[in-house]
Amino acid sequence: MDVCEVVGTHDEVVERAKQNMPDQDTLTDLSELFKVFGDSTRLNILTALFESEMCVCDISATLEMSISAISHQLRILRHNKLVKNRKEGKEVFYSLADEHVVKIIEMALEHINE
Amino acid sequence: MDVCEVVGTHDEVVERAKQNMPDQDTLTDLSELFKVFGDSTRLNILTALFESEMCVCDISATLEMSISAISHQLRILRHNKLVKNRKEGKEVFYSLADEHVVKIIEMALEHINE
DNA sequence: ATAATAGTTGAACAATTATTCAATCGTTCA
DNA sequence: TGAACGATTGAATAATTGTTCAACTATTAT
Repeated sequence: MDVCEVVGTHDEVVERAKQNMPDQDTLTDLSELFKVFGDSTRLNILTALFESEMCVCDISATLEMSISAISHQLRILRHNKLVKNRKEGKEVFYSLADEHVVKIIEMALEHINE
Repeated sequence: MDVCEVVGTHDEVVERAKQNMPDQDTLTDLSELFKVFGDSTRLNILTALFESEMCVCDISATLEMSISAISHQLRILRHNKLVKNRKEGKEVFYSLADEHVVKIIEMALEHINE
């Protein structure tokens, strides 16, 4: 009767979707993570760190933005465990926290360049 | 002199980062894409579609949200080519547009569950 | 034709958020 | 000790955005 036999009645489709979806807490966490990637400044910071660790003022110089603005965004990246930092004298060096960071960005880049 | 020989002077670090980063247009597109994933409702819709295509009212029933709210978000997903749609009588069926959608979400899920 | 159903759309409101500015903290050097 | 530098932080402003509500389109059935 249906075009595709996998699809059932409305109730069945709804029930099946509900049962197989990740729980709400996971989806909330997931959307929070994507939200962090979803800002141009933060993506700039992350891709700048692809090459090597950098101190705040170098990131600031690279993106041509104020140190304050960068620091605010670094705080968000730190709290979401996407970057880690290391203090050396007056300078604080930031670097990527995780291999996943690179992979997620590269995967999305593939989607863009299709 | 430096702790890590890969890292150079400030100017060198900044110059190298600038040269190796993706261009601004790409990063803007990329952040726009992540922004789309960075909303709980849209992620709910996408993961609901993991199972099978669904019409708008079934998505609405699954997420227990108004048809209007769902439709607004589907429009955004459509414009960003994350879902495609198919009209059948009065109903409009939506499905995932791309394998990448699943991969990006699964990659991020890995990051969460570490 | 009329009614009913499925979905889309625009305006409005509320909430979130990125950047700026000023003040502050911690470290180094004179 | 004090000045200078790198960085963090809180408050304020401006801009973006998700949901609701109401109006509207399109398709089907009576």
